[in-house]
Amino acid sequence: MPGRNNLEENILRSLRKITRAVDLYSRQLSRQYQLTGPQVVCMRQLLADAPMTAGKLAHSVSLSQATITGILDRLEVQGVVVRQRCTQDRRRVLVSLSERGQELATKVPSPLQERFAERLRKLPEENRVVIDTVLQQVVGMMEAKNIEAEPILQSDPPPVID
Amino acid sequence: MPGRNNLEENILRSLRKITRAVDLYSRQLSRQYQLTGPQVVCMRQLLADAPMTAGKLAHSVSLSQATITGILDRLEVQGVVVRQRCTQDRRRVLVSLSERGQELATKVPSPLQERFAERLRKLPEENRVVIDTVLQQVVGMMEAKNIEAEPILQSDPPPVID
DNA sequence: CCTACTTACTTAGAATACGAACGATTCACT
DNA sequence: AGTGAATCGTTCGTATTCTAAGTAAGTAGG
Repeated sequence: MPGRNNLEENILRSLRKITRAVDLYSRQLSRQYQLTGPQVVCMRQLLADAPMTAGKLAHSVSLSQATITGILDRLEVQGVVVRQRCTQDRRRVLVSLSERGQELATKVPSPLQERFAERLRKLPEENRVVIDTVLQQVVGMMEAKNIEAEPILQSDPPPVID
Repeated sequence: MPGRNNLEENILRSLRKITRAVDLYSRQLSRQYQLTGPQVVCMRQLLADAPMTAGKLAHSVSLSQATITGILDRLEVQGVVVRQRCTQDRRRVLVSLSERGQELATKVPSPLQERFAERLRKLPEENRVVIDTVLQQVVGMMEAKNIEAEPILQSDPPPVID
């Protein structure tokens, strides 16, 4: 009886453990650098591409706009980021790193645990690629539209020009 | 220059997306059943093995005790679980499902999105096993002790009487 | 028996995270 | 130009999650 959907249970369990591990490391980061994981992720994104609107930042790090607002609030208090209303379109808020923020962003360690990253690097290339691929596959299977009518739309071929 | 640790970035990104997908589904569950993902996970655990102490429950679902307290509070309000102090050891709190809780636990869908589970089932066995294996590998690499001295302790065999 | 340690759970405080609702803007269409 | 719709960010309320500190209860040594 136990052993039927064990696979699903296992996966759920693994996902939970991964989430937890990421969270625990975020807290450790926070203790050491006054910066949490999500905050660092945002900083890195801004380091790569700034200035950026709050919404675009949210999208690029897979967080909701509402969440980004809070993170930016805290980063702003620390003098890490600067918010500036766009003059052309005053609805937009352009976010960029302060000087201090840029410096910090290059110093702070990855939001992925150093130990994990290290182990990852030690794995044979082939193995690493498998991990990457599988995770993306899982993401793909999970993210698929939350739309109910799935089989109905079957005859709808991609009108995409993509 | 960009393209070196792309793998790490990809993985981080995938993990974030997975976390988000799980969270989003939890909210959907919450809307439909007044039960969130973690709440359902706890209920299922209790369905499989009850009564159980709060601490053991926390451990078995990879959550801290403090977190379990909050989840149990809300489940208790809904009349889904029952808390009972252990008579032998009054520090312990035994948790079990109410009648209503048992019924609900069998009805409520998996905390993993139905769509995802479905897709998973449709994959060839081999592929599913790979996913399970890779996730467990990732967990293994992440969970490894947060202790700094890793190589040093190598020759230290368990002096544990555990 | 009393003190010190340990264990089990709860409480407090902070950050993340979401949806929903809101205000300010801008856009589209008349 | 003017009105209704769409967009952008923030605010609000709720839940999850952790650590640290607190409380209650059991255990062990003197």
